Amino acid sequence: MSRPQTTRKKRANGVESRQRILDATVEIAGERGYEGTSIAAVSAKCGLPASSIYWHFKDKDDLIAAVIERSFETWLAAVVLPGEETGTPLERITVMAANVAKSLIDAPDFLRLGLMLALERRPTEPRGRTVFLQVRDIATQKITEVTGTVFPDLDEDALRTLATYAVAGADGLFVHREIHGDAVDLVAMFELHAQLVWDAATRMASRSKG
Amino acid sequence: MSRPQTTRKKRANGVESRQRILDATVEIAGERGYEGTSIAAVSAKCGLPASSIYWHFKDKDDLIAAVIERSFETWLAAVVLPGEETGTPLERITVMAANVAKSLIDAPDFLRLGLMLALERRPTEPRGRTVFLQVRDIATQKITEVTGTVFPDLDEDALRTLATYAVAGADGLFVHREIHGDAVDLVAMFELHAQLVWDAATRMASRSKG
DNA sequence: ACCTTACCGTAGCGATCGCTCCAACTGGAG
DNA sequence: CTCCAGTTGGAGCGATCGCTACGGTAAGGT
Repeated sequence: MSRPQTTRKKRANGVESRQRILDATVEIAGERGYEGTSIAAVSAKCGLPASSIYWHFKDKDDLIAAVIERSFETWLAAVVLPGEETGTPLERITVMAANVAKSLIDAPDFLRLGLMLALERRPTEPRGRTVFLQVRDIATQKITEVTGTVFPDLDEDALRTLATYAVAGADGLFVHREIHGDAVDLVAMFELHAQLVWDAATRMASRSKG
Repeated sequence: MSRPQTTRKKRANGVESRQRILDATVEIAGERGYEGTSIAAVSAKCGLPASSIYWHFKDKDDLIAAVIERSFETWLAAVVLPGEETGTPLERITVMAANVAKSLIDAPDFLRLGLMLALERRPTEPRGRTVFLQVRDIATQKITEVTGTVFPDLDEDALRTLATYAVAGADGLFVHREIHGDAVDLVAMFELHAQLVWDAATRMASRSKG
């Protein structure tokens, strides 16, 4: 029964070290931004030498991109998409918005780091920024499609406007909470946001139908 | 008639140099963030040596704070607040939103740099961040008051929620334009935003009145 | 036993960082 | 003219930057 199952786990703590490095990086990058994230600081925080960081990651840009990717996966896992819906479409959308709000409270790193990178416009774009914008565009597209099934009378243009507005509002509310901290009831604000986007959609639909 | 009025103006190009330094800094800070804004880069862009920068500004933190302050004044000047209103309150609010959108297109530096600083959470907060958050809170308070005059039935809590939502939406839409560039019709999005906030306010008012 | 693979530790490279020192220069006041 | 305040120029400080070279160690495969 001596399985080689333990083979790669006991072998060396490479996997754990990688996580430690990413943990330290996400913390420092969240405090100081892209340029402010120095390898020395990451090294000090995770207890591993710089050479170990460069063994696990090609360079600083690769490290930041890896942080973005991992924090995206963490956030994705935190979003509980409601299954087998009951209730009106508005209720479902509101529940969905509340879930997104909760996930952003539990796993804020992805959006925080992403927005920090997105606002910068350096000549040579960091890979992390590219990853963030791609993921974001996919999410917006998804929202567009879902909205299209709920409001089949809306044309592509209106759907895109609504999705853009929905995402932008989420960003702004998230920023507000990042600034003002736990005092902000993000879930309530997201529910209000869902309600308003719903209103806009219904108004647009009734107008386009005539 | 040899007025001493010209005394300090002609004297030396200190004032112009200060502007040159600020111009260069706002450009670099917008590209690379707080840490990424190196004195050497600013020096190279404005053509003045580092010592001149340190003659005009105490240190790097002071320089960034000055940039925030000046870009705020520039933005304030770009916001054309409509005088002597005609039309319904909704029309007035919509025009105001459109004006804010235009001002953000013409003078985006304040909000862009401010948001970049706001998202960072370094142990010792940069002065520029403090300035930004103060100005922002004042603006939110102003919106709260104005909304209170238009909707006297709303309580303080509802007013604050509305103002917060209004500002957050503006932030999010601005970020969206920063990411996607001129293709985004910011004015149209702001007009939609004004409409939706208005809807929310009227609904809240009618509910609170009974 | 030996080689390979995976990973950590030390030392340090050249470049750049924020910032300072100090010698010019310049124009107005005396 | 001299003198001084305002402003620029250049040289360079110690610290830190991103990153690399290289040797050591420990476990797995054979």
